[in-house]
Amino acid sequence: MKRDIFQAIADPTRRAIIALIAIQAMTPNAIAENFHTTRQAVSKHLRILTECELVTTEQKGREIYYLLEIEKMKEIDKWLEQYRQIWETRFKQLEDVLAKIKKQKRKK
Amino acid sequence: MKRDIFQAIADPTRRAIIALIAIQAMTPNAIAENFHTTRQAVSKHLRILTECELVTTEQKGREIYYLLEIEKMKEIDKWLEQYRQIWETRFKQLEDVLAKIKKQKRKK
DNA sequence: GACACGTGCAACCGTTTGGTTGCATACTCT
DNA sequence: AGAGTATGCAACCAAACGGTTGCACGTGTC
Repeated sequence: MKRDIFQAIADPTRRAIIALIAIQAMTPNAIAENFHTTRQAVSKHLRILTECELVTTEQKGREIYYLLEIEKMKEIDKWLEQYRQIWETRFKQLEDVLAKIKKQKRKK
Repeated sequence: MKRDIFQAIADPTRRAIIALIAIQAMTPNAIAENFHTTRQAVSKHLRILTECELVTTEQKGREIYYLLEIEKMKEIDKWLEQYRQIWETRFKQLEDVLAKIKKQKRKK
C-alpha cells in the first residue's frame, strides 16, 4: 500500500486538492465542498496524500486542517531535472544552428 | 481510455522506459530486455506513452524505434511552476527573517 | 515462395483504484 | 449528560490497471 508521489499526483481530483490547500490550509469538509463527490471520497484522497507525506495535518479543536508540504513537491522537480537538462541542451544546439545560418547569410 | 501525462508517469516501469529512450531511441524488444516482464507488457506501456504523446515512433525496416518527445515533459514543468513559485517565496521570506535577526544582533 | 523475425492486438485474469454507504469516534455547545 | 458537528474507517462494488498467453500481420532473408 506504499504509494509514491507520482501515483499521488496521477489523479486529477488529488491535483485539484493540492491546488486548493496550496493557497491555504483547509478542513476535509471545506475541501469536499469544491467537488462533486462525497466527503468520504475526499477523505480517502487526503489519506493517500498524507501517506506519501505530501500533506500534513493540524488539529484545531474538532477540525483538522490539511496543509501542503511544499518541500515534497521538490521531489518531482528533482526528477524532472534530468530531462530539463536534455531540452535545454537541445535548445542550445538549435540556437547554435540558427546562429550559423545567420552568419552564412551575412557572408553573401 | 484517455490518459493524461500524469497518469503516464505514475507507473515506475513507464518512468524507467522514459529514462531509457531519453538517452537514445530504442525498439520495443531492446527496451523489454531491460525489464523482467514480457515484450507485450512493454508494448502496452509504449502504447500508453504514445497515446499521450510522450513518445513518437519511427519505422526503420521491420523495426520500430521509439523516441522521447521531450517537449511534452515541459507540461509537467509548467504544472510545477505554480508550486515552485510558492517554495521560492517561502525561501525568500526565510531569508528576510534571517537577515533581520542578523541585523538585530549587530545592534547589540 | 517459405521461413524467421519484430511488432501490435485481443482475450483473459488477479489486483488495485476511486467511489459509495453505514457506522464509530472525538470534540463542542447548551 | 445529550444533541449536533467533524472526521476517519470498514465493507462493498464497478471500473481500470498491469500482466500473461496466443495469434495475426508486415518485413526482411534464404
